[in-house]
Amino acid sequence: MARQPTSGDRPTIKDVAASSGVSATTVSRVLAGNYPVSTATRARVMKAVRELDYVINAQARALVGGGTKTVAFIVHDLVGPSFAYVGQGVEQQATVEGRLCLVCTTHGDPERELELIELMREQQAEAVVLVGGRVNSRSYVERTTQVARALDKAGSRLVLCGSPPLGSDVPATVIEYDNEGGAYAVTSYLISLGHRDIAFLGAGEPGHTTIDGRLRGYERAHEAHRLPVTPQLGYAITFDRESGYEATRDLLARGQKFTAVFAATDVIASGVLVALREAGLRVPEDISVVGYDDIPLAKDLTPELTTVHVDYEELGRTAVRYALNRDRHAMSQHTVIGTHVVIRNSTGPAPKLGRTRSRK
Amino acid sequence: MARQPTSGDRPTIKDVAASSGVSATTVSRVLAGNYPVSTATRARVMKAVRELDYVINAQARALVGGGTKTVAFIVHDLVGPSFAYVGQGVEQQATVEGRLCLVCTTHGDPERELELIELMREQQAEAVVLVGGRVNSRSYVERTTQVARALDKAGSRLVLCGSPPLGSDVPATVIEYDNEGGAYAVTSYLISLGHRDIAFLGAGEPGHTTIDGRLRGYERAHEAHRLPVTPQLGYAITFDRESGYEATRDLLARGQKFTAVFAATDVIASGVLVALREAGLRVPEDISVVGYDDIPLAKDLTPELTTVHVDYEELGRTAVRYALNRDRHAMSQHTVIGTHVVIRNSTGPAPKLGRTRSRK
DNA sequence: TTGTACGCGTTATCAA
DNA sequence: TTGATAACGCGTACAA
Repeated sequence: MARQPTSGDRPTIKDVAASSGVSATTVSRVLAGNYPVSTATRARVMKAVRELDYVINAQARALVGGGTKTVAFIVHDLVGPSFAYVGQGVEQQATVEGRLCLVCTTHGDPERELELIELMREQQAEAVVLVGGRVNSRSYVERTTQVARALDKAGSRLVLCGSPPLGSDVPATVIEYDNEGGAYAVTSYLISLGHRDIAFLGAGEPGHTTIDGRLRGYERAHEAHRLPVTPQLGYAITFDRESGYEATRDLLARGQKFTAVFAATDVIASGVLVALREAGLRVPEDISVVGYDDIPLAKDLTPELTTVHVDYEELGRTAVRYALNRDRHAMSQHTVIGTHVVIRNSTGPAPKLGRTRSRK
Repeated sequence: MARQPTSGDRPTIKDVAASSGVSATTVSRVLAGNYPVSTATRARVMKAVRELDYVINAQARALVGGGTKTVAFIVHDLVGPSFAYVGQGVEQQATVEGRLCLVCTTHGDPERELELIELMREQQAEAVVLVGGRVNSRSYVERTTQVARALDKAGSRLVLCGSPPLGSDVPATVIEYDNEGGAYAVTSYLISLGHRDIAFLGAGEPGHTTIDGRLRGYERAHEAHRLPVTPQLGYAITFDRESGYEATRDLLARGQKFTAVFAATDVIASGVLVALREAGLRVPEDISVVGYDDIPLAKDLTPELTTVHVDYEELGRTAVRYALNRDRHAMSQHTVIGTHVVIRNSTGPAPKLGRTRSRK
């Protein structure tokens, strides 16, 4: 008779075998459905499975089958709206491809990131997706290159999602979106509206690939239109709403002349709008404001925000798709996803005359 | 001499053992640090580990050690702001407790949810966290009770995070927040401002535990103040911004009299504000609006939204903490996290006189 | 169609 | 302080 498994430890394939009077091998075959099994035994086995409430042990299967089917998702944090969308895309595609999705957060700590990648190598994750821009220090690039090689040797794949390649000889899959192109387009749009003094809020964290790209687009648009970039209008801030607010107040307090603000993210733009409103300035009549990312917030702001759309969910999906279905011989892959300007109500023609701005 | 592992398959503990001239057991002890090992051998082993770039095989360890340390996080989707915060909390606490975090999305499909729970049982997840309210159908409760029992037998734990218990005899950990209390408080606040006709937007999906709780609080506040609830002011809608917009337009078109709107979520409130603005109504002078959740969006709206604060991140953290550190003999656990009203600028005294509202 | 024997990579037990 | 051996739960040759 079947041994009744004691509470707390799960029934194994042997319990099922004993309970149904066949060998463990047969049970395995019934469950996998790979081999021919007589209808009668199949029924008996399935009955035992149900009675014992048996489920397979994923660890054991992974051990013999060579690795769990897992995709790891390593990100700053989950609550940044764009990160959440990338995560959504990663999880979605992982599910489509029959993989599970592990998620880890670094809170911006590079050490932690390396630890996590190591952990994922232990876990045999098929792909390790690193999300977000990075600060491009030499040591970071070197160390990440190292782990990329280690992962590669173990049959796993490092994926850079939203940051540029580490080098052409580094085994990694890179899915970027066009930071520079989007920034160029939206800046050009402002210039076409007659704006000449455009503040750029987000020059902080020098070497940060995302901000650098956007700044480059901003500068390139100026060059293309033979306009000078006013250094005083570049503002080093962090990624949050408050710093957008503070930076704008500061800009106004310094009496800096500008008719438009390019906020490096929509979240920053949110703070900018508040500061402008408090100063009694109308958007877009007095000042135009643009953001970047086109997260849902952009539509909820007053006025609705002109911004650069990035399909973050697609970014995540593509990252996983490419990483799992790549040509095994290709050392590195590199894909850039397009961006486009979404015009809403926070932008308008530059005011004709300079006016002295008054604080509230 | 050590065998050089061929590219593609990782070195095992045996490779390290061979390379350093000791037994696999010794290597294991060096790595675990549990047993005394001579300094000399330890050094040799570590050298081999570095040279071979060896990392342990998590699957194999799990097989012998009895399960991987994993927490599963099952949620509607990752991009809902409140869900993302819960996820953040879950991941955070899982990390603190030395567990990895698996994440899966159901997109609202109960079948998928059951599949995923089953999958997590295979994975030996220590805790399976179900996030969000549920539609309380009989069959759903029955089936979920079943899987809770199955998980329990396997030494795992089902956690309901943000929905009420399934029953006192169901082995599960429940962490709720006080939907009803928050709704009661914010409705009372509106009543105290003189509002008598308060629309409730979000009565949709009958049986949805979250909405039901909030509706109950809304009704109880009316009862407590001996005010009638006007059925025409209850509106069945979905959770998104658009339905808040449509419902408000509809309410206005029907000429329904109301001086305040209780939107069941902040996102719905966002749509409400747009509709009111388009109709030429001022907030809060003509109409007061409150939301629920206090997601970051609430501060970004114009005017800033009065709403009910829920600490979603803490909710996620608590869920994991309780599930992992519970009394092994306690069948069910139940905790309710408090909520509180955050007063911002979308609420004010009820207008003295009824006025005919004009569409734009 | 079914069963036996072995191995996956690791740790625990026992012996030396 | 170290090593040989068994065991974890499953899949797969190979044999029957």
